[in-house]
Amino acid sequence: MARKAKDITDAELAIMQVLWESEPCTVRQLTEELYDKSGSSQNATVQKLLDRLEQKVCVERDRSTWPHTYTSSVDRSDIISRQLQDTADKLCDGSLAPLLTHLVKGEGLSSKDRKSLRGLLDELDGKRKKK
Amino acid sequence: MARKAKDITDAELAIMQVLWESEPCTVRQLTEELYDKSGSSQNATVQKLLDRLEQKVCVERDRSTWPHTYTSSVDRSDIISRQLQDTADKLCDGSLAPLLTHLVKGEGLSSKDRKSLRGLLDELDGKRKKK
DNA sequence: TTGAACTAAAGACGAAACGTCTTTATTATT
DNA sequence: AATAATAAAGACGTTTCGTCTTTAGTTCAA
Repeated sequence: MARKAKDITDAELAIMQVLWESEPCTVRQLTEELYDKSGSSQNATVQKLLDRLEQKVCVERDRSTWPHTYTSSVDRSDIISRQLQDTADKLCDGSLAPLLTHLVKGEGLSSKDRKSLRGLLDELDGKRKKK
Repeated sequence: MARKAKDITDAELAIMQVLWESEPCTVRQLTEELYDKSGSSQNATVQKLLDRLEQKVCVERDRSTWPHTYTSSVDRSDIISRQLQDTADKLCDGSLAPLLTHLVKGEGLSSKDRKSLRGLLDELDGKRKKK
């Protein structure tokens, strides 16, 4: 059985989280945020993670600045989508609908949640009419 | 950063899929289903995967039969839950609601889907009144 | 214009994950 | 008792992932 083409790892995600909050960032800034101090080894670690994120087209690097600065090229929502699709592929023949009903049936849904969900559905249904 | 405590792997999931369709199964039956023929090495592979699944409490093994037979002790829905919760933990502060709105906003929702979703919500809302 | 300080680039490393396969012991069958 | 099938245990090779060293390149102040 083939090995999985791993998506985004935990350490990589930690970097993305920082970027999503404050872009752009230098390696140093990221290091100081993630570890509490920046030695050269931690810097190298962050750099390596950024390299891999760049290959995965999750961050973009601006080589025109010194030091180089990094910005995210996918947002949290994109990663959520990927993750959900991945789950759907593995467990629901690629269809997202089962995930939805699963979430709705699950207990953790307050009446307020249900209300706002209805609102969303109304919006979708209403789109045709509204314009 | 600590390594992830990997949940369920692809090869392991393949075994679960077979079990979910026809339980209980012997090692041999699983092997013949997953590889097209069962040599002793493939049997051993399946056995090992079953061992690990047993440790993860995903399958149960009946040692009173010969050969031993295996049944799933979690169903597909449980795995979906785990997976969704995992995604929520990583990307939504552990809350499932964002995943829901994400799915609803996503394009892949037919009007029929919306309708059945509404039905589900009605059921949930109606629970109090009905009894 | 050196030299000190910082950053970039490349790669090595160890631990762990995963799927696989061998080997040895155990059980059932004829 | 002998043979065939299964169980049990563990080794192995590859890959992943976070980490760290080492070397080269850049900036800026003296």
